[in-house]
Amino acid sequence: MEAVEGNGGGSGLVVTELSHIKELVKQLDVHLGGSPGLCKHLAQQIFAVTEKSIGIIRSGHFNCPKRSAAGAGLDSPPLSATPSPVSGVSNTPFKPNKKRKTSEKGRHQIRVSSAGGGADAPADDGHSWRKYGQKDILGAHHPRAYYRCTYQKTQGCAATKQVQRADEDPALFDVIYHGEHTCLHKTAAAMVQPDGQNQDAQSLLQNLSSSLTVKTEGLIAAGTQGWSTTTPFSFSSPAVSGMTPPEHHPFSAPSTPENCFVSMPTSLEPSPATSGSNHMCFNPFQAQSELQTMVSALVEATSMPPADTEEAGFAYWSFDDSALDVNSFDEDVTNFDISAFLASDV
DNA sequence: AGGATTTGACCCAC
DNA sequence: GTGGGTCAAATCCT
Repeated sequence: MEAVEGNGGGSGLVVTELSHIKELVKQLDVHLGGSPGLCKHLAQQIFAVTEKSIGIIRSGHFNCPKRSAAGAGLDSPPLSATPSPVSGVSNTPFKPNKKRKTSEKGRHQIRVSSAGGGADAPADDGHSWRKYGQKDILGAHHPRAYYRCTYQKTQGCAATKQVQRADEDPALFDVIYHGEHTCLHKTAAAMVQPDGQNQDAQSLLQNLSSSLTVKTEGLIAAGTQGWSTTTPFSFSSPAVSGMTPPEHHPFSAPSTPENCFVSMPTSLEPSPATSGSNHMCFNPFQAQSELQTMVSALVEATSMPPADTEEAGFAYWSFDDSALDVNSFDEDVTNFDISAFLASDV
């Protein structure tokens, strides 16, 4: 999507981003006409939360006072001026200048765990990628791999991504996405869907989920504090969850409704990890993660056999007005673990 | 055999 | 000239 280029526009970018989310959810809501009520309900919830987030930003809460410089982990760039973190180790200011500026737009960077993705690759993100290059990067301990969408030729999908193992923690990968998927390929989750119902919703949700990818480019100036070298921001698309072994994968798919569980930090309220501090701090990364999680849950829900969802009643989600908590009634569940922003320094 | 990956060469922004 | 990104032939895998 059209991320505002440049750094200074951190909040503006988030507003833009969230506005887009809002639009997508609107569409989703329309598409879900004949789908399980839960999906619709969740879509409405996401919509409400998105609006709330935008409201918070606009009301001036969008600024976190300080941050621990530990963020160097994900090459969190200096807050000051320039977007453009690329490779990871530097503490020195990055210039916004990189080769091939053409793809600066629509750039998303996330850190993913290797869990569920094998030792040499991060967890599957739900898209089909074809590796087209690998390069040793100056100053980095690990080479950077270049991927493009498998459907680039057949569908003209221009999405690419770069994957590089984090220097400080080989179990983590920095993934930079360029461009958006325009391909219409079926996700794994969609393919395992028994009756093909909700495929429109699935598609929309995938789009939405993709849109919610944590974007550091341009947000860096405002939100990088959230990153730290130790933040295991584990993420993988639920789109493939149905085919992924559920065990311990951070986003592993709950195979049954009983296993549905999402735990997340709450960006819209004081972080429990920050004792004492009670003032609100909106962390755009965190909010996006939360929204992403919610959408993931929604995608998960739509990929479940209707019978199961009906049986279970699907009362797993509780959305608090003040907190974006999504809870499970089951205590022993697979945990959707997003811990990246727990230590958000408020 | 066809598709995916590897890898050295090339291109291009600085 | 340097280094990141891409190309494309060679190789590997299924």
